[in-house]
Amino acid sequence: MIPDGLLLPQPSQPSLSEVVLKILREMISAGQFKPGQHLKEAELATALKVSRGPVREALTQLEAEGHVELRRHRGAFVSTLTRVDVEEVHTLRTAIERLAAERACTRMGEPEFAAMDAVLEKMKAATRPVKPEDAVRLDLQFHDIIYAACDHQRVQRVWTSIRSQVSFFLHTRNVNFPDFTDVGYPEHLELRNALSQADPAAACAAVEKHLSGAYERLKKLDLPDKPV
Amino acid sequence: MIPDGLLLPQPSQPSLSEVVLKILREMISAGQFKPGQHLKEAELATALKVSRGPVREALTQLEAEGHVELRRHRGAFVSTLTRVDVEEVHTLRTAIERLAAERACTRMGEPEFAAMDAVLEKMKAATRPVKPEDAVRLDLQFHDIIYAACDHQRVQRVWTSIRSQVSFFLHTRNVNFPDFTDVGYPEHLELRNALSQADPAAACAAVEKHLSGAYERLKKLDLPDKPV
DNA sequence: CGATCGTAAATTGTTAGCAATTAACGATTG
DNA sequence: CAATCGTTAATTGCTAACAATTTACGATCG
Repeated sequence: MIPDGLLLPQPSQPSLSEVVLKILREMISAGQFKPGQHLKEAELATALKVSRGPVREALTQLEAEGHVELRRHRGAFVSTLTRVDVEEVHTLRTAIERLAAERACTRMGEPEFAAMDAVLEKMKAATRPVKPEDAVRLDLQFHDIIYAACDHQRVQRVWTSIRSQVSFFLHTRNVNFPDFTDVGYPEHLELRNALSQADPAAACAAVEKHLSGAYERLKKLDLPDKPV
Repeated sequence: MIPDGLLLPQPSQPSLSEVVLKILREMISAGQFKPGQHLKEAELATALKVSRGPVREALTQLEAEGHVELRRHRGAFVSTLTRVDVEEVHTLRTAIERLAAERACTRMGEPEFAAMDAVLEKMKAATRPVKPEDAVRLDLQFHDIIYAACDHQRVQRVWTSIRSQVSFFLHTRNVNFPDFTDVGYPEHLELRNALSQADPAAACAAVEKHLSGAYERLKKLDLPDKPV
């Protein structure tokens, strides 16, 4: 018998598709490609030293995540995120995060709250001014815990599909208005406290309040009105 | 100048991946494959007279739709839908359909209501006993109108990703308890009337009531408890 | 006789090359 | 000179062959 979990946490070497996906996702989120830019399979393939197959698979996944638009026989074009997209992501996120919180609040135990508190501690302790990427990372880490705790594969999947867009928006905002310092910690703490009541209705309300606050700040960004 | 819409409705010949996807999706929904069955790329490819590429793409899409499970270096296995899956699909669907209805009720115009009424008319007029596949088709057609009217690409996409699972559950239910005849028409009519009030809160409540009713009936099915 | 290790078969992951489609350019015509 | 039609270049869609990985079987050893 093998000691439990000795060689197991070896997530079976990621496939090339996954590697390529991660790289491209990161590059797009970081704004390395211009919106509207044509991503050519062959170009990316040679640049990444792989063949077109894995690149192709990564691109279809990126389409599902809303980062690129796939046009038949034309290829992949980086999406230009408009204020309509901000609204869509916000409303969809609210819908699923309400559900996630409802379920999570009665399922979270000691370890989950400990993980949350660790993140909260980092938010409080972060040296001002907080770097945008750190702020975004902590913010998402906090919400990831809720989604993980809600124990709902399909909700988890939807969250994954909008997560990097949320990341993009948060990043843009934090670059333009670096006030995460002030609102980040208290607002998340409030949400944590609501969750610890283990009352679905309360958790739901807290999520709505939290997200609508974030959305209000997000709307201050000036984004393109229409895709060119 | 070309007369508006003469050659346009030519949706640019579907790709092989799409054809394969449609076929496999249909076969799985209709129960042509046993749950847990191993779908081998090469087998499907030769059977469908295409190469493994398109089959592969179709399988990854089917995974996103929850019809198969993809295991690294093992391949695609037909999902066995458990009562946990029924619950997940139901709760996720409720979350997004609330949102869809909220938006749809203030966006629906004459044509949308006309389309709904046409479906309702067919529900009422259907000769008893209604064939399960007809009942499912009409049911989904009705809800498709809501999703289309809500004007929300991302919600639409999530709906697409669970739609055929909903279809599967509805089908199974209608086969076992053919009472769509009695509840189908009045319940959908009630929802339609709520939507026509153009009041988001009312629409939301109506959706919740409608779906929870459907879920209660769905729970009567005895489904496997655990994936084998 | 049971357990373990090595080997082989089957299947997926990846690559490279060919075919089909699109879009852009330039010649041609009214 | 503007508009249209053929031609060509570029890019994706698809195919077929190769490499890597996993599982299953059987020989070997205790």
